[in-house]
Amino acid sequence: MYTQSDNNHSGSRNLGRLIMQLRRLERQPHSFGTAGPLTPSEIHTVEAIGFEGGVLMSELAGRLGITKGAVTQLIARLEAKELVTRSPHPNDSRAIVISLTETGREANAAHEEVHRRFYDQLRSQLSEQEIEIFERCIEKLNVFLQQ
Amino acid sequence: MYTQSDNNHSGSRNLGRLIMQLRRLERQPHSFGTAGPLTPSEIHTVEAIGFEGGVLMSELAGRLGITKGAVTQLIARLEAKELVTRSPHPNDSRAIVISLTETGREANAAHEEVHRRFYDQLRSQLSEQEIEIFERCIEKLNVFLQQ
DNA sequence: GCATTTAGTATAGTTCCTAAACTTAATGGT
DNA sequence: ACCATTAAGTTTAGGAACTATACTAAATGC
Repeated sequence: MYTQSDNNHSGSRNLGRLIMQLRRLERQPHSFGTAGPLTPSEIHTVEAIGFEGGVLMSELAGRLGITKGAVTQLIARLEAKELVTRSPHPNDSRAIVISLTETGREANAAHEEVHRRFYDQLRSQLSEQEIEIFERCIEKLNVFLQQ
Repeated sequence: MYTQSDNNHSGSRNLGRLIMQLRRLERQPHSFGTAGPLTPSEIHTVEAIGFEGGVLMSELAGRLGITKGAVTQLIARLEAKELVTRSPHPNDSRAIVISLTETGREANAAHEEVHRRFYDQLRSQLSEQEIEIFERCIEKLNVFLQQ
């Protein structure tokens, strides 16, 4: 028999352990598609650009929650690895439009596939109702963390 | 009406967004207790040492999932900030026993309190059953990420 | 037209980590 | 008792991933 407080602590501890595991994962580079090994920041940037592409540098900074300067550095690395292309904006000559190359789109697809498989694996062990509740909890967490 | 595949994608996207938010959080220093601002790595190290203390450097490396060299550097910073103390091991003169100082224990308590409050806030918006399911999901995620 | 805002870059510095080469101490045969 | 091996911790060089600050150049708004 658990008390309210026991539950509380073990739940909080598990969440802490999850964060520790994510910190560990978010340090190791991985290969996606035909591109070489990509650091977590690099693949997240590719993810934030997306298949459609046509993203501005400052928009990317907003999506990733980092400064414009950091984006400049990341895009420079990704351009050197030939995963993204810079092109001038048609109306605003200050702006730069970022898009994925074919290799970049491959990497993005491979990364999405990893996520999808991971999520499927989780879903396979849960009932419809449990999945629904879990996703609602994740949404609530997102709202809490937004501020 | 959702299809299975729609659900899947939105769930996976929400999880991705959560990770993005955690990445952002895990960059900003915060103050805990009477200690000055602590970086995420520093407070996680304090957390890993714990109230009881008496942890070896290599044990700490294992708990945090980082190398011994990284721990040496972290502990040096925390010692300078007077949050931890090094003391010789009674039986093994190679080993060093790490413990929290009073300030370190205060910081740890304040950090735990933040976690507890955050978790309470989440719990207040969920039913008993939802909490139970959510915690089970977190545990499953931990198992998946373990490998 | 001129001040202000906005897009992006450059650069220096910090944090946080790894890898590799070390020192020193313990341990396990032989 | 001796020596190889293992284990605990440190050191150093370097890379990744940021921030902050100061900048250039183009757009916008009175």
